[in-house]
Amino acid sequence: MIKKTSLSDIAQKLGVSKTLVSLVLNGKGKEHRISDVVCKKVMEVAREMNYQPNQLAKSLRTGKTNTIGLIIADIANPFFGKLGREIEKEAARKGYRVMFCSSDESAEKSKLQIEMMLQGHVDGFIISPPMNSEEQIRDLSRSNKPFVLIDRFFPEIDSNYIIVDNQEAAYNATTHLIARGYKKIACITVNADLVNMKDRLIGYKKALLDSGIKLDKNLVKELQFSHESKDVFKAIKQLTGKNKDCIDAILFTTSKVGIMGIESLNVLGLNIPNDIAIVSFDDPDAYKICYSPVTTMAQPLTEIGKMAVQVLLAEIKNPGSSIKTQKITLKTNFVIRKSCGS
Amino acid sequence: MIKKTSLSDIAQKLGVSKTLVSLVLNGKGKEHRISDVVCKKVMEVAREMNYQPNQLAKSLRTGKTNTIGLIIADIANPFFGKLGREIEKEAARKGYRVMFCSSDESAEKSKLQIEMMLQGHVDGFIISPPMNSEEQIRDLSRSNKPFVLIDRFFPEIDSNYIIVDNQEAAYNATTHLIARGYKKIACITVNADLVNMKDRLIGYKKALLDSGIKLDKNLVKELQFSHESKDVFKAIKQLTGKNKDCIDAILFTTSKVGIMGIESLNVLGLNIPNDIAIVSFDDPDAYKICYSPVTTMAQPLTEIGKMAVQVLLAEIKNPGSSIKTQKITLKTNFVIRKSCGS
DNA sequence: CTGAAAGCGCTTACAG
DNA sequence: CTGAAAGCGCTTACAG
Repeated sequence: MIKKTSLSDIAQKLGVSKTLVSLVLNGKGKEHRISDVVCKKVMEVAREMNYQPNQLAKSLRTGKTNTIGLIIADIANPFFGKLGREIEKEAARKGYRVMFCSSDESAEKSKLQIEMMLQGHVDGFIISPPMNSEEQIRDLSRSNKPFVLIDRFFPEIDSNYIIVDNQEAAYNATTHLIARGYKKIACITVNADLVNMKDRLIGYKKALLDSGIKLDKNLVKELQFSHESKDVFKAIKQLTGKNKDCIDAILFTTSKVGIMGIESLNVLGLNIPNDIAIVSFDDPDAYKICYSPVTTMAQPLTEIGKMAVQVLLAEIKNPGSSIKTQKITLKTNFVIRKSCGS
Repeated sequence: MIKKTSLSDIAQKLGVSKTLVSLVLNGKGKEHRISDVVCKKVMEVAREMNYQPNQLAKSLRTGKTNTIGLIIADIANPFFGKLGREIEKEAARKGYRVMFCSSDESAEKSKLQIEMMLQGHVDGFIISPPMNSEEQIRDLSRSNKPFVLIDRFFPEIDSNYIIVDNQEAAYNATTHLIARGYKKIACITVNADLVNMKDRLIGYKKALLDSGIKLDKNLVKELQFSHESKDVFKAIKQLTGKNKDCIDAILFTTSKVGIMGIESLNVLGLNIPNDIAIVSFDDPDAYKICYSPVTTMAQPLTEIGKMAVQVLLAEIKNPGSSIKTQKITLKTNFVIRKSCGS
């Protein structure tokens, strides 16, 4: 049981004040013209006694925690897992740690999580806000904690955000299908009230329109946010139910839905792309080793993570400055594989 | 810019002491026989002023942070992502938050991460220790912070741990292949010095032995811990290189290697299970939607996560008691799909 | 060049 | 039934 050593332990041992020790250990020795001899002694003893500053005390005093609060839907979802990892990496590079919370796309949970982290734990937030969380985000703007939204945002709220051009991505994905001769293209989506999903739907519809294909509303399936495998299965069954030629392609707007979709198609004995072509968003491992590797709109996770941290830290480090909020839209990366035929 | 209200703000407003307010807000009003009228008033004003206690100050004073430090290899790896999620869930249920760190299987990183979190941030640790981290784990035992190891442990260190019966699992997986007529069974593994991986290799060898199949050392490929796709590809190429009949099955000891392996087999044009049967550990989404869904030893992630948190909290809440360390070994769940033929 | 003191926001003996 | 005071471990004006 090692006894934690504190500043005063060192001060006492050397017969100097805590002030001096603190100054030296924080590299302010020179600045305060403390003699080199004393500095050396202090640092030596600190090492000997294995001194580790208590960050809690430090944070309480300085008001800085060097911690970023991250709220995402689910860290077990590879999309958020990878994104979280990129954020963790960039944060570590800048000397920050991150506290993860999974909201399960629940506004109640994210509200509690924000409130919890607001109790002194973090210097700022990176949030992927769930549906119906406008109010809490607005409340957050009124606190003094900076934040940046990722993956989605609220058009009516003036805040930092890093997103992807969802409309364009969905447009390109759909156009790709059309160019390959598919005409009866279904779309299975989820969380349809979130902007990012709205935009994906708009892109899909626009592509159909621009190609002179009439939108068939029956081909658009909006799942509840608490979607499960069986919901996706049901949707696909409905889409393909009547006869094999009902639809010839599907656009999945998330990889979670896409993976469930592929499982369902397997169960129904439908071959990709012979019976049904598919195109999706995100790029989980599963898409690479699928029997028909999936053509998809991969998001630039590294860049999103990096920029989110950078934008956040810029604001944390420069709190007074009323810099304009940063609204950043990145391009997706269209990865063409074999699920739309060749 | 909402000004944070503190205990003294409330005390001042009511003309009482901070002591009283603190007592009431912590539910100790009754206990200290504070009049109901006063209690009500305090709670009312606290709500009005939107009082949120500063956890940092609280932690500094009480020595409790209600935070668990979690160190895993990589939160972006679905295995750890799911495990992390289960830990987060169980912790939340018990009123604890978790601070994630990805060590990338690097002992230097995990050492820094432990030291960092030891600076007042956490009440205890859940750690998946990388190779060569015995020393830091030993150091940790000497601190007053409880911890539990997951996924791996060090036989020479007496500590809490939750693992899985790796030897048995690998034995069963290999035996399953043998029972289906496969004879030239390769094994591709990684981090071979970690106990869990050692055990998997032992199980593999034991199964061969028990079935009277002579171990061919050339069929065992041990990858470096910083394994990448190309290493797996190289290993498989070597294994299958000379002629098609070199090997007829592969045991992958992790899903990360397994997924890379399937990709490699795809590139090499080898069909699962016709050319080569495979069996693996863990159960990522990818295994379900592979053209030949993968037979695998799934780990009980929910249980591992739950028990890790429970064991840890038991020790956190009962620090004096020198309870015996908990060494828990769970069974894996053998999921039979189609990658070993039918 | 160095130290005494105040204070971050809490909790908790102790006293009455 | 309630309050003054000490203290958790730091940092930072202020004074000399």
